[in-house]
Amino acid sequence: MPVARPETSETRVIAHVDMDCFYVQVEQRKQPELRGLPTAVVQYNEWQGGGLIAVSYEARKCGVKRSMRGDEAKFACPEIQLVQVPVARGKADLNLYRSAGSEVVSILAQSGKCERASIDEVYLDLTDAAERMLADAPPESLESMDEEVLKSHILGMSREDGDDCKESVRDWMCRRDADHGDKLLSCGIIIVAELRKQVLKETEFTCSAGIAHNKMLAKLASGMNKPAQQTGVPYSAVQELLSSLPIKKMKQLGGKLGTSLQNDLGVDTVGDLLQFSETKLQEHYGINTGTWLWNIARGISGEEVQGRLLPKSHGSGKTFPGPRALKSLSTVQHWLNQLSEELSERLSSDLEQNKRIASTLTLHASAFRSRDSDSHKKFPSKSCPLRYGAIKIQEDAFNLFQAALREYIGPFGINPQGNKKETWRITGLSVSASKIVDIPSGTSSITRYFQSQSTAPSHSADGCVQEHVAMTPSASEGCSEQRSTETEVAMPEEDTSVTCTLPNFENSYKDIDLVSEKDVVSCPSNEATDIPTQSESNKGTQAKRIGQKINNLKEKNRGIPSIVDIFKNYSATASSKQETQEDSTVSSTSKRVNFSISSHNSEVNQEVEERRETDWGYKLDEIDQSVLDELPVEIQREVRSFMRPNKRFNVGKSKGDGSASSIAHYFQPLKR
DNA sequence: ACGGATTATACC
DNA sequence: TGGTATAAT
Repeated sequence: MPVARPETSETRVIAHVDMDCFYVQVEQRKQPELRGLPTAVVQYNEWQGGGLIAVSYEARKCGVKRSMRGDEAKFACPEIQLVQVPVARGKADLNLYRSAGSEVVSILAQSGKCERASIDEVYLDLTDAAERMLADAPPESLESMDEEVLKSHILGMSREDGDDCKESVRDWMCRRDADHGDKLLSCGIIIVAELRKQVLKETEFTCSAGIAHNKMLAKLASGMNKPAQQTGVPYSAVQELLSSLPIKKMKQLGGKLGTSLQNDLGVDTVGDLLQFSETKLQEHYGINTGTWLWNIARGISGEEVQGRLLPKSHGSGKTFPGPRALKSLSTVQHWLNQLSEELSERLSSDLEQNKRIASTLTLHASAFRSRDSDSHKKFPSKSCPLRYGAIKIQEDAFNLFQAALREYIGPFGINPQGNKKETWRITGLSVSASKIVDIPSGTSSITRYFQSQSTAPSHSADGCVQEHVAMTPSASEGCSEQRSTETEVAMPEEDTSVTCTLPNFENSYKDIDLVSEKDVVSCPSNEATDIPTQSESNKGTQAKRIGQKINNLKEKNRGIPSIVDIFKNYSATASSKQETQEDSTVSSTSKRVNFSISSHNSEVNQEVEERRETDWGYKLDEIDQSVLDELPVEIQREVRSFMRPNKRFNVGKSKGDGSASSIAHYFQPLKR
């Protein structure tokens, strides 16, 4: 799984910044009276007091652990404060933590290349900033050194304990005979201390950090002294550090691969890996993983910090464990509607805040079958082009689910006699949006277009009339066909149309019978958590509609792409990516840390831009005319205006292969 | 089939 | 490509 990356010749300074029990801190900022108290954040769950997803350090002292239940936590630490994760649409809502994470990123991103590694972690490439500091104001030239810097831990440094450790830190950092790597590292340590102070000041969050020469070591170090501390890793300390490090502690080795190393090769520490030749490791784990292992044993990892501040996908999911497993199509639909709504909302935010659009919708589910023999078959994932608008996402998600369900159940359908109960149970559902690309910021009409697609649900709920749009001809047909039945069922709220349409992706409508009538129309009463989504009258109508041949969703989903597809063909990168790096999610109100950091800001960003240009490789001239014709005229003109000159773009003197090189140029204002 | 919701990435 | 598997938090 891991892939080998040769270490770059140049010495880098990489930091990994990790927020301390992040969700707890977010809640404590909201309720300051919780500060200093043993606190944990629990996920909404009646069962056993909920599951802990974050635990404060005070609570950890009492022996409270993540992956305890709320009840256990109270037992271990009676005075613990349990805060519930917000709930929206019947599921955990993490938006509060997402935006808190963005606050942090926007501060950390100022110092150099920054990668959002998770909601509460970032990697920074501080090489340039450190290099600049070393040239302009090296540590030994500083008259005073910040307290936060002096509190740093530096691996391999004599005995850090007692009070003179601050002195030794200063000495180490200012020592004249240090090699270039150590000097750069010292600068990194100073920069990170400053950044962490700034994060604390502007967000009230503490974090821990590791500073090293690559991501792997930085990550390792950030976890070594928590909370609210930082750790530096000089080259000279690497061997000793790794020699005794349990193999499973290493990133990527916490799972099966690590287990295999232990069991099959008798490797217990990273140091143990050194005994094996590169070819030996390759024999066992393949060329890529083999070399990767050989490298990490030596502290070598050339993995670059991706200049990415925003997530590459959005997902919304929920599990339905044990007895809560969903057994009817209508409850599945209910939950898919909830999940789709949340996803749609987040896509809208992403569009307006970041000017990005997603182009693929994917449905994942997990299931089991009790009655049948092979009760453990994987429920397949399905995806289709993503159409903006909550209703559309709901429809598409449900259709994807049904397609997957048929596959899951098997080509033999189930119960030809219709006597057996359905055997499937859904234990998890999730919808996600991926292939997210930037749209040019100058084209406001496009933004407006998508916003109109995603808002005003009641307005667009009356199905077919929905705007001019990216609807394919075949889809429109299907729509009008539905229309007659649809209007009579029209319910005020959600779930009007899609409920019982069983689009047949395979064009064989025998498949429709796969699901018994009972399952479609009713919510069994023994399913406590099942929420009735339809009225009685609705159910009757549904039943009648079962077996009807309805629209052909296969065409709808697979046929001519929606407007989003236009953008998958354009190089996402260049100009708009640059923006992402700079103003991304949050207002960049924060000031720069110091001159040496900010002075290199633009250069760093430029690097990012150049590198990213090759990330995506879409070709603009592959857009089908028929796709354009589907669009509102306003948009057609706009899109064509920046397509036309592009027919011959591959002649510039830009570097690289130039295939997608300066497409950005064509996305400039171009007013007419 | 209880650690849940999310994200990323490599592989085929 | 889409779908699967693995891993991390």
